Amino acid sequence: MENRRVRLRFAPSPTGGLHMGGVRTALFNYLFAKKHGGDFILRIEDTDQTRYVKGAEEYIVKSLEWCGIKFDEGVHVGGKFAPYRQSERKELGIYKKYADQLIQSGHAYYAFDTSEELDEMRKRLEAAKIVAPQYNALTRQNMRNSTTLSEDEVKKLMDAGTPYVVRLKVPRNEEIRFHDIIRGWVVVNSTQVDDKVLLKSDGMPTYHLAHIVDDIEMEISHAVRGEEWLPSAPAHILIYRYLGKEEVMPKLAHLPLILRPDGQGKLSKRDKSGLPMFPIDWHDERTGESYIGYREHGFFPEAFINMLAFLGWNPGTTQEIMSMQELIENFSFERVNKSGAKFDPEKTKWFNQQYLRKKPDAELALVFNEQLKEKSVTTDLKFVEKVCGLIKEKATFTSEFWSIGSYFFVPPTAFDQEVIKKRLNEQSANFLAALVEEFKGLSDFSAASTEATFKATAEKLGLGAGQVMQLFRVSISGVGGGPALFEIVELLGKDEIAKRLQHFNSINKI
RNA sequence: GGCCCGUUCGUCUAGGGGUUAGGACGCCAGGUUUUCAUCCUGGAAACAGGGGUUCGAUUCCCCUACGGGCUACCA
Repeated sequence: MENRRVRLRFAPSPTGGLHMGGVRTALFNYLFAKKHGGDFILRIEDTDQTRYVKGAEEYIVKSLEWCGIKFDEGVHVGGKFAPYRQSERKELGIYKKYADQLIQSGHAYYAFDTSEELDEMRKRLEAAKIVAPQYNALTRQNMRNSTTLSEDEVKKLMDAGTPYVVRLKVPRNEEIRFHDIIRGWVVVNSTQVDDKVLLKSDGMPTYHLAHIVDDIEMEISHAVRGEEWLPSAPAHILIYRYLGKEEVMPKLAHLPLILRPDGQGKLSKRDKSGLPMFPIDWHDERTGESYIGYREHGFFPEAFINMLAFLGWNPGTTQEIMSMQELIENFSFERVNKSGAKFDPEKTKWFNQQYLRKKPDAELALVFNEQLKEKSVTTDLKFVEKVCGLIKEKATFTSEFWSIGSYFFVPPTAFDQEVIKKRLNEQSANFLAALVEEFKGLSDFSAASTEATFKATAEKLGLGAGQVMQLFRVSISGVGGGPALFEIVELLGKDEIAKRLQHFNSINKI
């Protein structure tokens, strides 16, 4: 069994939008699978039809696609173990087959208790101050199930069509040991494990049975999931054992959780930090709620993934910016932390900034151009590219481009009053008027040439360049800060600069 | 409540029986820049507490505290 093919699956439930915690689980699965040249599978665990949310499955597929996480097999790409949707697999009867096997071997039983009876049992136990009320080796003796009822009674109930579930018969006081790749050996006494429902009364398997059956059938080698599954892992070990499949049981790895920035529990769907919790826009048809995604917020998928990878994992070096390929090459569960990691919005922004700076201007121009189209600005893509080259150092997101550099495309309508108040006087007004004339005579309107002319003109009027530099900036851009001034001048060109200067001078007469 | 998992700067983390406990984000200061940003330099900032074990524990063990998870015919 040691040398079998590495096959990992990501198995979400379509009960809502896939949030970033789920994306990270998918990512770690993917990284490990690819690192070892194995397969990565997308399986949809839709065994709870009451919580099914329309559009969730499509959302999961689209989200992971945006993230650059690719599947070798799955609900959307097919594969030799199809179908990959549990509701469809149920029709094949495979879950019932395994459940029957457990009943036959005496490791599972039928239970006929109604939800009222179960409630009553819990209340009784709570009243008696008995630990956590659970259906187990002790309490099952007082319930209506095939361990307490006679064979005839069971048959009669079944024939009458009485609803029933199949429960795992967990032994009392037995030590269950299992190895977790991230946490090492975990030991739990079976007394702490309840008789989990395997098959629900509607015939659907629960997660506990379904994922095990499918992992066996799909020859999964490693089951990597969130820490919230750790408490039920002992029950899963028992199921594999009773099925006689311990040999092919996937190696387990329980990932630490991503915690809220304020440290109060698991990440929720909304967060005060202002950063999205979902990879791409998510609209829940059932609740009518909408959530913005990282994509729409202006994040690059590479940055989002890079950030996520470093939440609970590190390569052991000081390198923090890594491509998907580098993440794959460096990934290992040994370097995954045991403790939960608080999501850090600031660092997340920093990752995007790093990627933004590395992006070729031509690529950014394509993104920016889309924004410009929405503003009804049509312009030359080459020009947009040059603008991107100037403003990208000042941005964290491409979504900020317009607010940072709109003046490259439309003349400013408002001017920084503080600068005007401080710098506009008779002298500087005269200077700007003179500058208009000096610029008119220039044949070379390059940054170097205009800067030289600017300085010479200032000197002629007995002014230091620094005294009028910012006023000039405001006159052509409206704002007091920005990229290198004469780069802007060169890019806007002689005519545009003249127009803007004249306009500014006309409305700011001294 | 019970069970399970965890605990290094505010945050993400490296390290590991003897270290000036390292890096990154953020923050602060200085420099560069006409300006904001970038960039460069520097700074403040951590081994939860108590017991052991040991010549020596932040590192190993135990307890406590704190944090998180689970405790459904949900996943």
